[in-house]
Amino acid sequence: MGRPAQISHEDLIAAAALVAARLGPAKTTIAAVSKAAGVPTGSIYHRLPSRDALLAEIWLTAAERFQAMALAAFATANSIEAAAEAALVTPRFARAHHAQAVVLNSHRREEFITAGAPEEYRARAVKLAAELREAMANTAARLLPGDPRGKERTAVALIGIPLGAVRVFLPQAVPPQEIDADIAAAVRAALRH
Amino acid sequence: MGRPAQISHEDLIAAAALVAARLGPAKTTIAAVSKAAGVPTGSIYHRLPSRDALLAEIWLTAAERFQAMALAAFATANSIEAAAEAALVTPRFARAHHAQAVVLNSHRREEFITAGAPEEYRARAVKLAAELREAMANTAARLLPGDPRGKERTAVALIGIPLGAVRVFLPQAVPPQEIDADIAAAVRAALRH
DNA sequence: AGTATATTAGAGGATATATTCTAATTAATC
DNA sequence: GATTAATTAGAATATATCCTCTAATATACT
Repeated sequence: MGRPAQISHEDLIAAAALVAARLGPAKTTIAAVSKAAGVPTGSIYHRLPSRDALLAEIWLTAAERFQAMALAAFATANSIEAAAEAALVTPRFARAHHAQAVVLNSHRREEFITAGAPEEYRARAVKLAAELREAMANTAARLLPGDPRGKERTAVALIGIPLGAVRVFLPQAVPPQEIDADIAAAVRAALRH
Repeated sequence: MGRPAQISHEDLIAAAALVAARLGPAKTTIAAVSKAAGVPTGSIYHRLPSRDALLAEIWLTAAERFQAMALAAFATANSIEAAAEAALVTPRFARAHHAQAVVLNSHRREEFITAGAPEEYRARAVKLAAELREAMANTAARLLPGDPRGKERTAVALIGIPLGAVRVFLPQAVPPQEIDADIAAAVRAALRH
């Protein structure tokens, strides 16, 4: 019933993510997104209440996708060797979802989840952060039991190191396959030394 | 001669960097900087031609400072062990110059060096990039001679890994001393494995 | 003291962009 | 085929903020 939309919600957000990856959140204007997606500005407001909501949706869509992969990988990290393998979700995600990786990696969360974003969106961001914190605590307890710096070291190893490694290549290029071995070696060393 | 300025150029840029670190480049408005620095908007335009120039100056001041430290450190990296020590400039800079580290670490260069920035500023950015590229090539030739992936691995080890490690703590906190050992171990492994 | 000059001071115009609003379109349902 | 509902379509308005402009002010030099 009713006229069919000429673009799906997912495709609209994907187009917006591409704009955000290319131009950054500041230049991700309604006009720019509407042009990139090939829909009039009014159609965007038909689906989303505001620009702040659009920016939040871009970031949350990317973050939820990445976090689903990351938490699944971390759950399997029962040894330092397995953790080194799990850390490779980050370069793999960057290769599979370049624009979303740039959104997550090259900008601060606060530039997408702004003070003006509707509460619903802010709540999703809070939930994501809490889930990640919990997963990191569990992983740290398994990998480095008894180490008072366990959480900190696990975060540096499983998140910081792979993030920094892919950032050398983003946003212009895609991280080459070969760095995976470098990342794995670095993660092992950071957890084991 | 003439009325004395109530804030130096350096202090103005430092105040602006603090705003940028806190709110991001998009919300680093002339009004916000003028309020933070305690000077009227007209005074800012008396010194800088435009907002684009101000944003560029914020980034360039931070980048030039960091790069001076980094290139000096990399020049001493004649062994993998020395390189692991050199990589610690990144956490040290983050501790000594928190706001500038956040500017460099948590945002893309393009959000500060915009298309509208005066040519003079763009030229400084180009020069910085060229100097860094050259220093990395030299360092790679010393550390990993004959390795076809030498430049890539050196960049990941000396830039990517420490950058990612400090990013776990920025912008809210300062990276703790203790992660230096984790970074050094990771850098050694990335270069040596 | 008087003059020249650099800077402060902040109100006002110009511009960019978010948002709203009315009408036109298109498909499913009766 | 008429009706209804969802969406397109884009012009018009509101708002934010950059930048300009005129006047006032404070120091150094003569």
